[in-house]
Amino acid sequence: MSRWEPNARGRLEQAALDLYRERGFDQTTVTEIAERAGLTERTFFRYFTDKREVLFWGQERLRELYVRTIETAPESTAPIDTVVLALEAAVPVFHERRELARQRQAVIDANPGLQERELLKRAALAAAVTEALRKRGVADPVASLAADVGVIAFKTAFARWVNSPDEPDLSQLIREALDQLKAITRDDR
Amino acid sequence: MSRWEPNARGRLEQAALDLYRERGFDQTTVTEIAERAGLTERTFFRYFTDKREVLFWGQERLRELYVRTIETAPESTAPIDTVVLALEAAVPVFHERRELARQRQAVIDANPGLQERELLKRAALAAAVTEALRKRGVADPVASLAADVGVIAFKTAFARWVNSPDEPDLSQLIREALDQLKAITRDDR
DNA sequence: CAGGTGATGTCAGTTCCTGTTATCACTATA
DNA sequence: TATAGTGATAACAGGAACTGACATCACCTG
Repeated sequence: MSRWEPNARGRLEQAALDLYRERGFDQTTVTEIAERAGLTERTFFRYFTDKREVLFWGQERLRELYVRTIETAPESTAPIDTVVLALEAAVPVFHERRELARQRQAVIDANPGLQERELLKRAALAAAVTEALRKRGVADPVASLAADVGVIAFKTAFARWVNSPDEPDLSQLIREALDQLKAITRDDR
Repeated sequence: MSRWEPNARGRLEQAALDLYRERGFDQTTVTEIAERAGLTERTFFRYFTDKREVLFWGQERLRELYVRTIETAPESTAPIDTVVLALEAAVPVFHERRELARQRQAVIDANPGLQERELLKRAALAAAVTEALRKRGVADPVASLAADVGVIAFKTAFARWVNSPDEPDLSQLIREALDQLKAITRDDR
């Protein structure tokens, strides 16, 4: 038998999510999270830089997927379509864990501090996408604008997807959001 | 002579900005800020909810200006153009204090925690704009998408404006960013 | 089997932030 | 003009988030 139970990080993540849901983020202490995971406060801070980060650790995986998808997209693809390709490549990640996504989002929506962190993570993803586009030779203002537009489309689609009673296709919603966005920016008054 | 020096809030703002610039945000303690302003740590927290907020207090003014401008815009104006009207109405606010904006932005750019707060404030502005559009009868996904597009255009323009050696017109830059954004979302591959 | 390694625990300390109560100049009113 | 507010501030105590330093101890490696 090993000295330590395996998967300390996972246990901490689970304990944190559970507690945040049970009594709210502010009313949960890091010591409590660690205790429930059978660990120490100090150990929590070895795995996560702060109390919020525990809900956002998965974003790293997403970033890699986005960047890889953009790198391998056909050369001729337009910037905005490259971004959409990346967003769609990540859709299964969400479909696989819809319930988890729902719970997590409910916690975030209930706390401004967590919303801040979510926005920062989103911005980091946009920056990674921008950088990946630049490497494909997309010029500078275009690259970041395309990334930002993609983020908006995803955000809009995700907000609808995560709380619908039925289970719509996230890709579909992304495309719809993008179409509406295109309609808005068109000069037809 | 009055018991207290006037403009406690302003003194705290100034002291905070100075110290954040001198030694960085993390290396500055709230007690130090208060001392420099001739006040107490406790008093700092009466004026500002937290250590970051001191840099963002002005946003409230901006929000009001945006909302008012949208409320008084001609009925026939398209959503995206209504948003641009609001953004342009606020341009003088920035032109008036370019140096302050520059210093403030440099501090924010050097600290992730401050970037989080900036993103949250930006999201709050977008939400206010969305709400103002809804009150004009703009349907739901369109209102928030138009607000978000406006925010992106402004962000892009501001980033260029705040650090250019010459003094370009912010309105001009906003329109340019929006034009590029329109080009990106157009279906011409 | 000695010594290194890595995950964890222990402990002490700083800073952010909050609640509570006390001052005290100024103001309104009797 | 005495008195009772009122509002901005100070003083103090305390909780919780985080950090640094060092100890422990199962496991691995030669």
